[in-house]
Amino acid sequence: MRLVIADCTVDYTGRLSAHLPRATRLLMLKGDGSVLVHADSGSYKPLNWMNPPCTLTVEPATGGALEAGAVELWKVAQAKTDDQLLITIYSVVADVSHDLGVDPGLIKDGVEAHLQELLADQVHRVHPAATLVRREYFTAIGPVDLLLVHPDGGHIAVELKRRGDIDGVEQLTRYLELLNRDTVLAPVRGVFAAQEIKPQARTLAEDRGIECLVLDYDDMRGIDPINPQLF
Amino acid sequence: MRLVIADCTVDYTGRLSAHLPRATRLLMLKGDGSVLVHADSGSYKPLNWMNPPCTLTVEPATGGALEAGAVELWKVAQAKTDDQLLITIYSVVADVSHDLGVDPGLIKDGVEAHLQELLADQVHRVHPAATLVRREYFTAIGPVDLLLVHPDGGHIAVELKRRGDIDGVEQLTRYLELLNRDTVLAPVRGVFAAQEIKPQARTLAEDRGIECLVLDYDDMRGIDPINPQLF
DNA sequence: CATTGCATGTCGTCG
DNA sequence: CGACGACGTGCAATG
Repeated sequence: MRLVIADCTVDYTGRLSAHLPRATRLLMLKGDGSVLVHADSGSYKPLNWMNPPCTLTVEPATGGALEAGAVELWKVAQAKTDDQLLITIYSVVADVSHDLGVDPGLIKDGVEAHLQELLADQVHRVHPAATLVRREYFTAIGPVDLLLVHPDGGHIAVELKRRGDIDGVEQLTRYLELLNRDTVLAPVRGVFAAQEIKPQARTLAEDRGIECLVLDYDDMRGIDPINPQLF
Repeated sequence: MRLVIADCTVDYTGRLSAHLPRATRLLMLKGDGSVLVHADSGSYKPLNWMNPPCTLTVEPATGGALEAGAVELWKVAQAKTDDQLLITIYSVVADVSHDLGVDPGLIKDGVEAHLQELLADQVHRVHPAATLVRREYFTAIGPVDLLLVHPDGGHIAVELKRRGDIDGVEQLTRYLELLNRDTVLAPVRGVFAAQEIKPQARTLAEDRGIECLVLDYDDMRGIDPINPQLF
């Protein structure tokens, strides 16, 4: 990895056009060819960047840039698209390289998958007498998070979100439309379950006869998933 | 901005739990307190990070980490939430600081806003004899990108996207449902316009009687928006 | 301050 | 390789 602190301007052309006026910034050049332009504030997204695969070529400054005091022009070109990043270097404050080796990678734990796992073990939260058919019940238009048998006949399709937004309701609606054409499964009721359900999403869901279920993550973790009947 | 290259492990707890095994990485500490952990590959997203506002406290290593050779423990805590980033430092390869000053900021050009502007000047692409009512026509559930008068009576609602996805069709469908309840506007036809329309989105749109319109950005820029009739 | 919709979204997964 | 859904989504505009 090469880290360059330089006084520069940056121009991106590709899916949009963007320009960065002259200022001192960090240019991060990764081993896979990608380039990141970072300022001293803002969150993890760089001001400008180029994703791999891409190639960097360095040329001496010419024309107006040269007259304005530029020394080099860095061209970063995307290998697949015609996206381009042009970095005009006026002065280099620092330029260091380090060999970092290959990163062993990130280990993640406990997102929607965990919530789904918990709810699959606690389907009584959806309906006291419901039973699980399976998680990730696959349909032609995507997997339904949970499919349950309704004690009164038919089934229940559960769409699970961390944040219950309007998009999730649309998604569940499409699933229900499809599932209800299946005479073996029909009638299929919908349950929209999330840690938090936005008012607009709730309104839309209830308007379509979809039940909303707010889940308390801490509460769900607290209950013994092996012996829920003890509580 | 402070740049540290260090042999370290990283643990994040917050909306999820994540762990990075021991390896050499770049730790970027920005002036606003945010911290980014980067490897030598992957795109602009760091392996781990903490958004501002947050605070960094440094402690000497203790316990098992100390026995394993660690020297310092960096605690990065979010000011608002209880998200936390723990960085265990085993050895520091490099540690440099630079004053970058405040960045003048990014100038963007040519996103959906520009496309909307162009199409507003070239409504004949939607229908040869349509006329513009207004851009960003506001409704109770959000703004319609373009509202046009249809020469045969009624109106046309245009939903504009760079990439035409299924979500955009759902959005337009909701608008149409609402607009068609307005007797002054009805009947309101829908046009789904994008630089690229995904097959599934096209199928769904046409199934609902919504016309699809693929836009050529270069072509639209090429036409003189003041005198379109000359071409 | 909450909500909404865009993003050069990025990233995984599965067909 | 394309399509689709999740993301510690982030982020700005807006009521």
